[in-house]
Amino acid sequence: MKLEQVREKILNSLKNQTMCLVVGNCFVSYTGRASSKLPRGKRLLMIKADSSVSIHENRLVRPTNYMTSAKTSCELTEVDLKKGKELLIISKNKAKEILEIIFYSVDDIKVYDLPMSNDLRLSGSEKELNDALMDDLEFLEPGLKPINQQQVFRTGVCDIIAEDKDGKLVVIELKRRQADYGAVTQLKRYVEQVEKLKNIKTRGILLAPDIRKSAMELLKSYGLEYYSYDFEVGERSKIKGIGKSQQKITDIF
Amino acid sequence: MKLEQVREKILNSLKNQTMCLVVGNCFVSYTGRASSKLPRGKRLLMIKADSSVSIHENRLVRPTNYMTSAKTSCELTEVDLKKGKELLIISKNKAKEILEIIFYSVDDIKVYDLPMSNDLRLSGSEKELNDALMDDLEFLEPGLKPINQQQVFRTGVCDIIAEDKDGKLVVIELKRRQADYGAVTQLKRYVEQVEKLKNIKTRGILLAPDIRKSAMELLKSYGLEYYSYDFEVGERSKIKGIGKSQQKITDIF
DNA sequence: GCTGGGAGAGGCTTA
DNA sequence: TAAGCCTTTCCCAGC
Repeated sequence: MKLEQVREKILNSLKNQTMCLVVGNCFVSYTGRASSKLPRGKRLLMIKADSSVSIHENRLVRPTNYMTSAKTSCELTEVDLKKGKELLIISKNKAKEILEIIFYSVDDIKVYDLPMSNDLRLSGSEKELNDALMDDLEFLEPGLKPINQQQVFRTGVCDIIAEDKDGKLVVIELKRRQADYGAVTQLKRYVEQVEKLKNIKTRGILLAPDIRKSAMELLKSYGLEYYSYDFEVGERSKIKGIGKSQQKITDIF
Repeated sequence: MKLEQVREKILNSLKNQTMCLVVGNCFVSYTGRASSKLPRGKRLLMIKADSSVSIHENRLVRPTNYMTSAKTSCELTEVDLKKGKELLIISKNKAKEILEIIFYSVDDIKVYDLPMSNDLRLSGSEKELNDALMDDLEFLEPGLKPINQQQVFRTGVCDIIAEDKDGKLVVIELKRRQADYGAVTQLKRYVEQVEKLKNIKTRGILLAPDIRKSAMELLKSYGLEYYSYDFEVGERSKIKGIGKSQQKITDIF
């Protein structure tokens, strides 16, 4: 396939905001946060309507090379024939990252008119579980009353602040998957933040489906608490059961 | 395009380990770690030789839906015509995640014979910088002698352990980008690990191009140290300059 | 623009 | 298999 033709099609695709797929023998070079070279080989280039670029090999979900558009909007600054027999494509972004693709030959180029939609409806996110929990904190521990959700601290956003039956403040950090060191230290930070702010001893509860063993040890050493819980994914996610510490109680209801 | 034809091509592509691209009107449903629905719409389906699956909309580098093959190898368990006018594709993996794709119509299907290669050569990774630093620790601080690299602890892998001019143990954690809370708590863990093991007071140095302000405060509160450094990405990444604390010294050489 | 943090994180390495 | 962690993480929300 003629590279000049390919060039025209890419430029047109950019103008029309269609998705453009190019398969061919290429070399890719990236410089930015790191630098990389992808030696000559047959790959798939994908250019989307937002000018994001991906180069895919025939394995793994993630592209080997790419230029994202979300944070530092990127732009194709060059689509040009060099020496009459190389198609040079350059993408740059505001962070001064540069992606260079050289096509030596192109097997196929396809342009598809796909909408720039963004219509995935996901459920089972942490926010959703958070809301479900907020609706019924008693479920977690009798006498627990919600005070605040998504309280913004200087050091992050605290999931839930509550008050227990003895009037003690309780900071709750919810995780939708196995809790790791990060979850524990995060909770620790928030508890300290609250204690400093209110100048009063505060409890910290980590709520997660599971916790890594060493994270559990760290948590204990910090004097924090852990509850496990089960949840069901579906239209609206539901918290099913809560168990103290390592004991997991399923289907309390 | 006839769905029966599409079905045949997909099955053939799977057998031949070629990359298969399908563009058409589809509905996608996912259940696993979370659950999601992607309403009817025109999208690109990509099936790779390792059976990984991605559904791409016309924006962003990341696919809206996918099934990864790396950790929990996935498999296309079904590619079938339903009611004669729907093409149902189901992918499952060992983690019991399920991705269902229903095509109502297909605009185009393409099969490309790409190698399953994995030949990206990346430089500027943390490991590389680590090696560069290990080669000349004096660079960081006069009298600093390397003892161990990638020392494995129960709680993680410590980048570098060294001994300073006073014979004191020094744990070094290197980051290739702005250090955050995680970096600080990580270093803290390793220092504590060493102190416990050797029963001797140990220094901890965080080395990063930059550090977030609150991470810096946390670091100080832990009595740890921070050095900034610059590096150059290229064929072989090079550490260019080191500055104590917030002061950044560039191009010492 | 910076910061913090979630994500169906992905994917790799070592125990 | 599980844990730990690096990633050009990507991407978004809040300030």
